[in-house]
Amino acid sequence: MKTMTISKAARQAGVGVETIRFYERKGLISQPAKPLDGGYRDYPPLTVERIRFIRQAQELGFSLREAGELLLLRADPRTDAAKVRARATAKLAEVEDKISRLGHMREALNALIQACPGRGALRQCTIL
Amino acid sequence: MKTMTISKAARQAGVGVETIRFYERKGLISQPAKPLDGGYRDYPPLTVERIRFIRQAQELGFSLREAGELLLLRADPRTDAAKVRARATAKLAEVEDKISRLGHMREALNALIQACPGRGALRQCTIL
DNA sequence: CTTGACTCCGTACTTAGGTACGGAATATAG
DNA sequence: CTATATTCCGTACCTAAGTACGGAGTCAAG
Repeated sequence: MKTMTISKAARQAGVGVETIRFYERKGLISQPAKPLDGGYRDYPPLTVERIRFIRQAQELGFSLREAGELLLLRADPRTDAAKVRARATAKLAEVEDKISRLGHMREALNALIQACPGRGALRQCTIL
Repeated sequence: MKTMTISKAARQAGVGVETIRFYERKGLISQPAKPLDGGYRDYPPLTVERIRFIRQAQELGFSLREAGELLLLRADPRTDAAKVRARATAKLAEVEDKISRLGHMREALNALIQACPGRGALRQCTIL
């Protein structure tokens, strides 16, 4: 199979090449080994998946650090399953809180749209 | 009524004094006029509300600029109601998208928690 | 076998969102 | 009235998350 170069990986993940290198420096993804016979690094599909996941998490209001924590929720033979479970539960609570508050914001926006006539007189079209 | 100084406003809004000044510089909130007879500025309750709203929006993944746009969804006699409505509708779509993706993340976390025994053997406790 | 595109790597620069500092003015408690 | 805390304002500094740059190596097409 042909090697997945960094620019292909970047394109597939929807980020720039420099962003991948930046994530490597931050330890969010591991840098593939350089082929012993020289040449370019080969990026595995899993790395692309991780990057996509990181972007998702960011758009949902998690920092890179937190995205990393979410990614750490995987079985490392060294880690106790109970610990993973606890972290997952904590993150779940965060996520549910965000969902609930976004729900309020959605209601506020809906109310605003109702109160705001499509055209004509100006009303109290306010979100606060 | 006693004047609401900047530090009281900050405390009520749950931010630092410097953050308020920063928001003023950015035009997210307006700086109350300095009393003509000298003394300190008096912060109205609405400003505190705006700051709280901004923080909410931020935690939900909106940038300061976007938070400002959300706050602009208010009837300015100069603005056409249809325009406000259109912007509100666009923001609503963003919010619903966030909710939906957080929903997926919640499911993923739930699945992870189920798959991850409270104690004992390590399984594939992975989020990807 | 050269030319153009891409990789690799280190370092520097940028933007967003604050946070800290310092000196002068003002307010408040005792 | 004085000591202490705040305000006010400008400027400087900080962290997170990239983004750009420059020079050397590599690869692929013609």
